[in-house]
Amino acid sequence: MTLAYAPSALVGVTALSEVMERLGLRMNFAKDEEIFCQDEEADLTYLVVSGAVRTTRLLSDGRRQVGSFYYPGDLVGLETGDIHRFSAEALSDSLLLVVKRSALKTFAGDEAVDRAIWEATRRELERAQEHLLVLGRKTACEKVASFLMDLAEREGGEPISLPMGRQDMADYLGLTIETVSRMLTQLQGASVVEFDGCRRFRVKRWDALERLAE
Amino acid sequence: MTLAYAPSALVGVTALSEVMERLGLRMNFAKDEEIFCQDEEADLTYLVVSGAVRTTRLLSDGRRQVGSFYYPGDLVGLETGDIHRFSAEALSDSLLLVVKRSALKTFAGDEAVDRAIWEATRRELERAQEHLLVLGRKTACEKVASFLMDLAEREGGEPISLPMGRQDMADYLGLTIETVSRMLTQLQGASVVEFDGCRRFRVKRWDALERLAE
DNA sequence: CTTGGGCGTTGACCAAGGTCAAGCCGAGCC
DNA sequence: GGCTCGGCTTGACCTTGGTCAACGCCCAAG
Repeated sequence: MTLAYAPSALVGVTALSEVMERLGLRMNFAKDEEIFCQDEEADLTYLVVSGAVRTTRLLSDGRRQVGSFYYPGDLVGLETGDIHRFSAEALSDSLLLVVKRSALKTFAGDEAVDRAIWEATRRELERAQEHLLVLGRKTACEKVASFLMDLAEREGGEPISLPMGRQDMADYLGLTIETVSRMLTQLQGASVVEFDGCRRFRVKRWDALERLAE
Repeated sequence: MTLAYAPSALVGVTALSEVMERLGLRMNFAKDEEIFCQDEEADLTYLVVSGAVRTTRLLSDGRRQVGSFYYPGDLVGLETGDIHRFSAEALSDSLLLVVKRSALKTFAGDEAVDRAIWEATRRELERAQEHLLVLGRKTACEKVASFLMDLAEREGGEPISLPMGRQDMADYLGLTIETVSRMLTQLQGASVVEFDGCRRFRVKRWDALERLAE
């Protein structure tokens, strides 16, 4: 699967990407393979080259929250201090560039690298805060609609592909798969969106989708 | 009202606090007074000296999400790029140190200031991510219990005071005031916690509270 | 002391979304 | 083609938390 690079991500990341290309290791991960683990020490940083990644957090009884999804050009594993608060897994077979934080730190004088990391962290925070509003105050339908909007905005053109399954969407939105499925059916029934298989869709009525997403 | 300084916040902030003392303006805000506004340009940074602050985000129909609460020693207004994604208001009469970002930037060479801002942003991100799990996957009772735990951990000693009202708690936890109230009554009924008025409590059974918070 | 208003609590009822169970559909495999 | 398996959808029913309304409590103003 080839995903469009998110332009906003690339601007800040170019310098870092060069450094990582030089210092970093290319690593392949299979679908659902763990990239790093919740509560494990965090001394690596990852740049998604191809494929996609999700970060997840588990409650002791197995309930799961997906923190975020990462596409090519995105940095994963910044979101932490010394210990990862989330696990990360590949959504599909993925290629990542991996570099030790300590190696990056020797470039700390390099302002471009600093700024790139800073920018990536700031973006991460913004996305988390947007996500708070969705989880705290939106209805199931609004959650699903704003999720589809997000995806559509990230990818340039249609059709838009879903690199994640229903369970991942549900755990991202704080819902169950059944509810996600029902809302998708409902959005299709209202001709807001049209699915071609369950991993690919196009937006039929942008205004309606926008309004439903609140 | 006097709140305990959060030690972890002060460590990173001391250097910044000195700089802000020198460059910054002392400003008083009355209870519920707006400090900055959602969608307004962000060129100031704020350090809470006394009192407390909440950040909020509004949906067009008036639904509200509280992003976070800030106590003395905490930095407010970092959470953004150029535009504030949240508004901030004083929970009670508060004193803040205010400094222009541009003024701070002239200190960018000063590593201690840089690090302090970086640390504060990282902490902000961690709290947001913790909050995601609470909003997405916890029950009403667990939400309230973990909120009380958080407060108890932030303040050193008992009794613990709630600088915010029920509506603020509800909007922070993605609940209604009625549900918050019911859960508090329930926690008291189970002798997990004991209220003295509605703005002050002590924990009677830490183990139970911890278990309920998941 | 009395009054009134704001905030918090409680109760009865309701609905959004969760649970459980069955069925469907497409992809890989014989 | 026919089978099987896993992921998705659908339906019936139930639970959690929301809604609406009444009431209580505390404090400030008169």
